[in-house]
Amino acid sequence: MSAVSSLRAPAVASPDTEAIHTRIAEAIAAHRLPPGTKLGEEALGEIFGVSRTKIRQALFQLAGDKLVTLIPGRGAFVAQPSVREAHEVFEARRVIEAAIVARYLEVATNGDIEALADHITLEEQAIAGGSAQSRNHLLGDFHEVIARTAGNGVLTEILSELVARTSLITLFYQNTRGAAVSLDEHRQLLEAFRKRDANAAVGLMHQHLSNVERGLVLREETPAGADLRSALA
Amino acid sequence: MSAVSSLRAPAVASPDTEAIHTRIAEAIAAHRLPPGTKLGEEALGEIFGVSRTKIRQALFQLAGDKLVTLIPGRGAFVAQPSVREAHEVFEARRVIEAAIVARYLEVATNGDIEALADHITLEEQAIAGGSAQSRNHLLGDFHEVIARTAGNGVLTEILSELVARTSLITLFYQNTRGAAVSLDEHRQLLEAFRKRDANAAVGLMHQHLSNVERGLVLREETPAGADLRSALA
DNA sequence: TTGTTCATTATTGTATACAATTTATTCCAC
DNA sequence: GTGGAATAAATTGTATACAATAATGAACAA
Repeated sequence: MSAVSSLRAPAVASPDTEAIHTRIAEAIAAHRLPPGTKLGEEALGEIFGVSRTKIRQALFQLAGDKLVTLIPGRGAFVAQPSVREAHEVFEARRVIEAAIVARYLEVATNGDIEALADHITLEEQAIAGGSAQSRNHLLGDFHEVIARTAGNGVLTEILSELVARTSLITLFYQNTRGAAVSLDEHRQLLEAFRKRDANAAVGLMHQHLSNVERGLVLREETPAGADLRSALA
Repeated sequence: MSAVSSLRAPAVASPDTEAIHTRIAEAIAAHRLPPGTKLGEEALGEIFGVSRTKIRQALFQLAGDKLVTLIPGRGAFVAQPSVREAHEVFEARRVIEAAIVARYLEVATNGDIEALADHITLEEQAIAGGSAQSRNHLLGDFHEVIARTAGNGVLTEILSELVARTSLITLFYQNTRGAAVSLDEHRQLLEAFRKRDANAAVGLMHQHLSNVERGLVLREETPAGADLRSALA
């Protein structure tokens, strides 16, 4: 089974551009489409049951999200973030999420914080028994839940894109940390939230992101997995 | 002359999607296309000498930048940012630019700082004799120059989009501050850079952005200027 | 006039056709 | 075999055609 065919065609009605965009973005974030995978327009069109026109629009949007690289005349490929870009994404996240965490503690109700606790329970269950996919998704979603509660939609959307890019990065540079380590750091963050200790929370978030970054194996050569051809071109 | 016709057709060769995207984005940021302006596909296609296909792709990208609002079945319009969005953009900028300023002082050479001084000279000249357009552009560019020097490409790109959105916001909610006030704050920032005083610089940037935000007339009703039709629909 | 319905026109949404480019394959010289 | 040029196949880039939807305007009743 090719990587692309792991996307499934919809039930009946032809999906709109935004739906296609979302589906492909999710597939990339969920690591069903590894970096370097060729995203042929005709192949995608057949999968989604639409013409290349809509696929093309979706691919352009995905390029704007930096999840897809468009090479003129050659086509679309799942992005292969550079080492530099990986570092920059983590630094950007530290900047933005430190601010979000501070803002979170200003506005979050106790109910909001307990909702986070519920989220962490889901993470525990996914790590105990779920797929790597749902595990990964929940760990990223944790950060987005905090952002949404913090209440700045612009920052939330920026963070969402950075989280998706992080997902790509952690696959491309396989991270050596177990999901359990991240879960534990999420728990510590929750405790700081419960104590309403802003300084500790900001520090923990900063450290958490640095730890994830440190867990990556940042090598310059592109791995031989997905598409040898493009790696040697 | 309609607002759209203030874009000019290129010399000869048909521009690619990215060029069209850039041209329209610049026209919006430069206030040649006011918020609410209908961006008809055929009209744009005629102006750029291309078919609707390319125009459509560019409009989708612009929607991703939040400079254009796409209403299904109705078409594309220059975005009319809400009051809430305006506040959120400024808060996001404070977060990101505070970090950028700190990073700037870590990496900037004396040459970099003097390049900023040169930029400020351009601002002075534009305020003395230039068009409102070039004035506005240079004031925004100041922030982007700092970001580029700070060296994080991801943050720089995020900031560029926020600066463009800010330009839209300052037109939609006419700002009551003169450009000279911003120029003066840029000068103060430069002085802090020269002294390599990171605390002062971060504080000044924060204040500068808050001052610009405070200068806006944030009213909920949409102004009657651009397109009465869409305002009352 | 004012408002409402219907026909007309214009515009967007989508698919398809064709040109241009790239990739793959075949053939031949060495 | 191996390397390289020529040809064939496949894919992307662009325009155009047609269908679906929305905007416009005309006719008519109140």
